[in-house]
Amino acid sequence: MSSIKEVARLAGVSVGTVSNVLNRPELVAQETRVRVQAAVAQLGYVRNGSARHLRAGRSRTIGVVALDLSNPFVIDVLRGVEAAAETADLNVMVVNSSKDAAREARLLEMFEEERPFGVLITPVNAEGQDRRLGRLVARGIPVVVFDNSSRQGRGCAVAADDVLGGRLAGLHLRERGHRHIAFAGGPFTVRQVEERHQGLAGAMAPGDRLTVIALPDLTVATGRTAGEEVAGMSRADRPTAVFCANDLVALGVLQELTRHGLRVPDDVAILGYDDIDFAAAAAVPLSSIRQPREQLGHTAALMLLEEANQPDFHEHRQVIFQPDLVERASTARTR
Amino acid sequence: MSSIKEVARLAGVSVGTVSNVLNRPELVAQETRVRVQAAVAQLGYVRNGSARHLRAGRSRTIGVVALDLSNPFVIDVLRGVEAAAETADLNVMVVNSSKDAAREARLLEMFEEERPFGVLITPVNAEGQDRRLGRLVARGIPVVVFDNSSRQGRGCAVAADDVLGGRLAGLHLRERGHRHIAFAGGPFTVRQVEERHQGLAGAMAPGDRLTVIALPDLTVATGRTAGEEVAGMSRADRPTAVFCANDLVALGVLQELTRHGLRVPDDVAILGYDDIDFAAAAAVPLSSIRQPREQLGHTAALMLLEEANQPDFHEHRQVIFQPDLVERASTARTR
DNA sequence: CGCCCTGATCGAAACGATTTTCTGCGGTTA
DNA sequence: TAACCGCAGAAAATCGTTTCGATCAGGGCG
Repeated sequence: MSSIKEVARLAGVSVGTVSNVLNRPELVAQETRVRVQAAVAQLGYVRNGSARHLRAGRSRTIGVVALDLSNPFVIDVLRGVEAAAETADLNVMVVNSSKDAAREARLLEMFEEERPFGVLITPVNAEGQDRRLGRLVARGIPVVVFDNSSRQGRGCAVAADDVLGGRLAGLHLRERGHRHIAFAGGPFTVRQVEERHQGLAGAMAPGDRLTVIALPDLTVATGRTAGEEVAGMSRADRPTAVFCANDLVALGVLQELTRHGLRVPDDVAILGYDDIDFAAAAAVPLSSIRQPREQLGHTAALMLLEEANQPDFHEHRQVIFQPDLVERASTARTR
Repeated sequence: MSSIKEVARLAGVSVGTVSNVLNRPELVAQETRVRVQAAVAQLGYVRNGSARHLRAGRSRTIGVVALDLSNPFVIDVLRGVEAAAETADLNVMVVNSSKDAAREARLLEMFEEERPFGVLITPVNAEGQDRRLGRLVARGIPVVVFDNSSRQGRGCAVAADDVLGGRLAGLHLRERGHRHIAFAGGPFTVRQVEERHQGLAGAMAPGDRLTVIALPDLTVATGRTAGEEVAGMSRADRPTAVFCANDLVALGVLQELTRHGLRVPDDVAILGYDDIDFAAAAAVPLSSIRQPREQLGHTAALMLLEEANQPDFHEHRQVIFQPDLVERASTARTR
């Protein structure tokens, strides 16, 4: 209701002085300062963000375009972002593209208008980056791509090494004695899926058998179809282990195998990816490849800060994290 | 980079005219309009949101303070909010209080500065509402409380009938023959927990037995402790069904019972609350009390719009949705 | 006693849009 | 021919801050 002008009037000073009390109190004489602070308290004055941002040229909000909020993985990444933002006194505005390119475009347009402090994004498709994101960058808004770096990207990016993750999966399952392994995931145009698959393939030995169960999407529902497919196979054709492109798929597979009376891990072992909390909470706790989720978000935010604070000095870089394996019951040694 | 002034100069008109082209094109002569639009395109001009909002007195963003983003339930509610916002051409800014009152206070202060179009919130504690939220309301910012109405609240609120939900649970379990039922949840200071418990108690008959397993929190982890407690009971003392205050708890219970070799639902039935997607995806698909999640968010957003657009005409009201039961394997008729 | 310096405060000019008021002009109508 | 109307657009006021140069009082110094 009340603006800085009324505070100034009540305290008997100029608006400039009030502003100084708020932003650089050390410049103001003690006596004046307390008088202004009293006026602020009395009027219940609160700064107008829009006016600040207008003057400053950008807001103090980091915009985050998440690919799919219903994947708990993303929530944990956000936690890391929020932590970093908080220490820098920035706000975080989360929006959800829901894997919808048109929606993503609209959201980026919105961010173009809002002039945020910076933008974190997992783009729907790696190519889409260029046009819209390029416009943000041209406006001087720092952009960091997370969890989806096309390796040759020219901007800042944070991701995990998915080939390594796939290899860890393969090595672990082989070590457990599995020689016929299925990979359940898709679409293969998504970098992560392709690379996890590659990693797995690379870890297998001559004579091993690799079955690919291609899925249109990485959800519990498609995971169920994969599980059904496995359950329907003859004993001879059935893989003894299924490596799933993420935990949602793995949960679907687990459910369907259980429903068909197959025991996990005795009949079929299951290995997931992302290590979301629900993986540990499954009836048969899922082994999974863990990515440093919070750290991923935290690092992305820090890189954004760095770029925002030293626009000239800054050099773009790509940070790649190492995943590791979390062993649980779903790939336990049988017998 | 370029402002409305430069567009005006390039098009050879005044800034007011450019603004009219952008906001009320019907006021501008065709010829002028296309000339201005060409200038906009040529310069790649994008409106400055801060300036707009400053003039307008409020932004076009709805602020949402979620209680716990890691509960998938909330994500679905958000989907409903986003849908409503989108049709009204509003943005949604999601922030997460993580059940932390101090954090919530900071976020509300932030919103006080940003002058959002309105605020949707699930408060950490029902009393906390008054102070901070009151200040927002005093500033003319509409506030709708969702999923946590203290019934006697004076503002707008959207919630589901938790007593009814509890009763549905009780009736269903009795109908399945259960005469000794446990309620797992807490803390009982949370309205939802208390009312679900009440509803259950009210549905039971004389001679029935109700065991309360009090939990400090509604998470998978505390659910596991509840499951352990049940598994450790003697056959005679053990309830034949557990009604959990939400699905996260139910998943924890399911996991622990399974681990101890108890069969669900044959030895112990489990009934959850919220019907999150992971409930259906559990190895033993969970029966659950379903709330209309998206609709809940959608309605809350619509009420916000109504209040924002007709501040004088508006009358606060509380909308209560009816939950229903979703039957799955975890409470299936045994034998 | 005049001068300069310093610290505290003021006043005004941005920031970029929207909105309201005003102007000029061509065409109608009496 | 005079009075009037309506339209397109210009010009100016406004939103609430921040910031920067100007001002001013008082103190130390030569």
